[in-house]
Order: sequence, then structure tokens, then C-alpha cells
Amino acid sequence: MVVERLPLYLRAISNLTKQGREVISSQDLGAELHTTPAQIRKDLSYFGRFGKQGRGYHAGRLLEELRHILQLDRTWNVTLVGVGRLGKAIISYPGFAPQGFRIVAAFDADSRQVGQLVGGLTVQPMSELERAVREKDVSIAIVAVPATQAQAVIQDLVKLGIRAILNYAPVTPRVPDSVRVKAIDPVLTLQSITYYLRPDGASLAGEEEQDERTPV
Amino acid sequence: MVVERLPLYLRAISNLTKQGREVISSQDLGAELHTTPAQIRKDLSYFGRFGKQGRGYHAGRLLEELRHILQLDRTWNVTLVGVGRLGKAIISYPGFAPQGFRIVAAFDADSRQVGQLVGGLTVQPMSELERAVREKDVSIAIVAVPATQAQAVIQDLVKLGIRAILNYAPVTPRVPDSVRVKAIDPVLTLQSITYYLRPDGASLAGEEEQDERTPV
DNA sequence: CACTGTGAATTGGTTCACAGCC
DNA sequence: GGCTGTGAACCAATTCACAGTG
Repeated sequence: MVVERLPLYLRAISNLTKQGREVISSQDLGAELHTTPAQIRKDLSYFGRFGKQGRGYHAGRLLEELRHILQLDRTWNVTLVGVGRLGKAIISYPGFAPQGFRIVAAFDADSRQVGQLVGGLTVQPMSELERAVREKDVSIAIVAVPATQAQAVIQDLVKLGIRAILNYAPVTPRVPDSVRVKAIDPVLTLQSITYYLRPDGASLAGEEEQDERTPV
Repeated sequence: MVVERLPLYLRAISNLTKQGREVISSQDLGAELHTTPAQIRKDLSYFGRFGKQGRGYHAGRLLEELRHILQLDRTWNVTLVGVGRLGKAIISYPGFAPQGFRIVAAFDADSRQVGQLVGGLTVQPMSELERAVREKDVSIAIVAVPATQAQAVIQDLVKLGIRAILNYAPVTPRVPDSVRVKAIDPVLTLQSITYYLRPDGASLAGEEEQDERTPV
């Protein structure tokens, strides 16, 4: 839970830095992300003492500390499995690389996709997956295959030693505890959002806090 | 929190139903989603008494109840703002319609996009947004614009009476409490996942439970 | 004097365990 | 006998409030 918020802090600090801020307080960060300053101080204090009483946090220092904690002070090679419409959009998404996530190989079980050039990568057959994971030091996989294939693909990935999966398929796969799976499913997200769209402000059960959960 | 899990239950029940199951227990659902049966019973009991002691839950009945609770027993008109690469992928994604989410209009501030036909929709200029929201009874918007424009676009949407936003832009927008925002940001997701990818099983701070957060 | 870091208090969420019913 | 529904017990997360410090 705390860890899920750190990237948000990272982003906010980065924004404030771009606006020229050198020193920022938990107050500032709270305003940017609309959370409470106490929450932010508690979260940060969980990992160390990064601030100066009476002043606040040095933006550059805090940025580096957080990047280090999250292991974002290196690049990560990522493999993509499933190069359908969604997979193609993912490969072409320009937001990963600047944050140190490089998609270094793409695979598809459909032979019609194999060989195709997508976003600078040649789509490879699944049989090449093992070699790529081994040779390119890949520990993160993005799964964008149809639901029916997802569990099998994920099982393969786990067998090859993948330790983290970003799962776009609408399934809840079974994986060993040592593997982290994060799901991105806009339909699921919309399906919970509608709960709150009642005519007035009526609620069926006890009211909940606004959440704005970090993704998918 | 509970509400975020209901769509997952919905999906699991739907799967089990397709496999021919008529009656399902919290045990079954727990196995499918790997959560504890107790969690599932508690969650469901929060909204009513849907099961039969000694038997379990009637799948069809439970499905309908959950769909009703989440207001998924109707269709929802959705508008999309931002028809760049990401927006185009969203429009073309075939997963929304079967679940009752219909993208009924698409907008872009870039005049080069306007007029284009994407996934059966003609991209409209932002000036038409107000009319569309009013005439088509839209209460959900999907935002897929660049970060720089996101806050302004979301402010407009709120002003037009939009009550829920699925936000793909990498910003944490400020909205009134009455508006629900859910973010989908794969980069943020990857940035927290790397925390756990330490060489051995080492951890910087207290170990956390696996989460597999529902999306984004 | 402003702001952090943090124990203590509180709130919320999950798990336990069992009474009640089919 | 099997399984739900639910108080009670437990555990986790957030908020409070203030001592300590630059």
C-alpha cells in the first residue's frame, strides 16, 4: 500500500522540481496529490529520514532516494506477450522508455503476427521466449493475450523465471507467491465506478472514501 | 474497497456459470480468485443475504444481484476525450460494449484529428462536447489526453456534469468529492512493482502482502 | 517559527470461529 | 454434514498531536 503511493510522490516531486522548486514540504506534496501531509510524512519515514525539520525536503535528494527505494535508478528490460491491437498500442506507447522500462522483445502465438515489425521490434514466435528472457535479462513481462490463453502464458513466463507481470488479460491468474502480478483492466475499473453513480447521493451500504486507486 | 472486489466476483461467477455450475460456494469463488472464503462471505453479506446455508449461492441469482448492486443491469454511455494513439486503441477495444459500456462520442482538441472516423465514430471538436454530454446522457468520461491538458479537460468535464472519469493521463487531477476518478497508469504500476524485484527475497522495510490490485 | 518524525489513538479491514439453517 | 452469515478478535492503516530540531 505504501509502496503503491511512492511512484505518485515521485511524479509530484518531479512536477514541482520542473516548476523550479528546490525545497518542498509534506504540505506541498499533499496539495499536489491531495492527500494529507501526515500521510506523506508517515510513508516517507517508513523508509528513512529524508527531511529537515523546519525546512522540508530537498526535492532532488528526495527524488533520488525514492528512485533508489523503488529500484528505479536502473533500467528494466520488459518483454511483451501478445501483439494484437492492445499489444501494439503498448509497444508504441512512448511513456515507458523515459521511465527506464524498455520493451526489448515481443511475442505472439499467432503465426500471422510473427515476423511483423511493430514499434521497432520484430514479433517473435513463442518458442523464442525462453531464449529472449535468458539472453536479455528480462524480469518483467507484460501480458496482452486473450483471456483464454492468459493462464497458460503466465505459467510459462513464471517457469522461465519472470518475477513480475503486468497483466492486461481479464483473468486472475494463479502464480507462486514469489511472482508479483498487477492487473490493468479498464472494464473492471468501470464496473466498480458505476456503483457510485446513483441518482442522488444515495448509497446501498456504508459510504466509502474516494480512492482514485492507482492503476491498473 | 469492497466495491472494487465485486466486479472480480462477477467475473468469477460468470466463468463458473459457463462451466455449467449452478450452485457455487464461497469456497469455489475463493479458489477461482484465490482469496479466502471468509472474505467473500463478508463482502457479500455487506449487501444482503444471497446464499443458502448448507448449499452455497445460486450462481444466476448472485450474478443478477451483483449486477444490480453495481448498477450494471443497464447500459452506460461513455465519452472519450483524446483520440491519439491511446484513445484510438481505447475506442477500438472490443471489451467495453459486451459489458454495457458504450463509447458514444469522441473528442479531440487537435483539428487534425477532428473529422476522422475511428472505430465507427467521427472525432468531434471539443466545442461539441457539451452538446454530446447533454443529448446522449453521458455520465462517464474516459480521458486520454496529454498530461499538460488533462487538468483542464477534466475541469471541463466536471463542469458539464460528468460524474465519473477513467483517467489515462499521468496526472492526479483535482475534482470535487462528488466526482469519482479512477486512474489507469501502467508506468505507475510498473514503478511500484520494481520495489519487490530485489535479488534475493530482501526487503527494505516491513514485508507486504501480495496485492494484485485491480486496475487501473 | 515552521516543519519533520513518530509514538499513541483511532479508524478500517480482515480473519476467526461458531451458531443457525438447509 | 456442509456452508452461510456474523459477532468478536485481530491486524493494518490512517490520523492526531506534539516533542524535537534546524
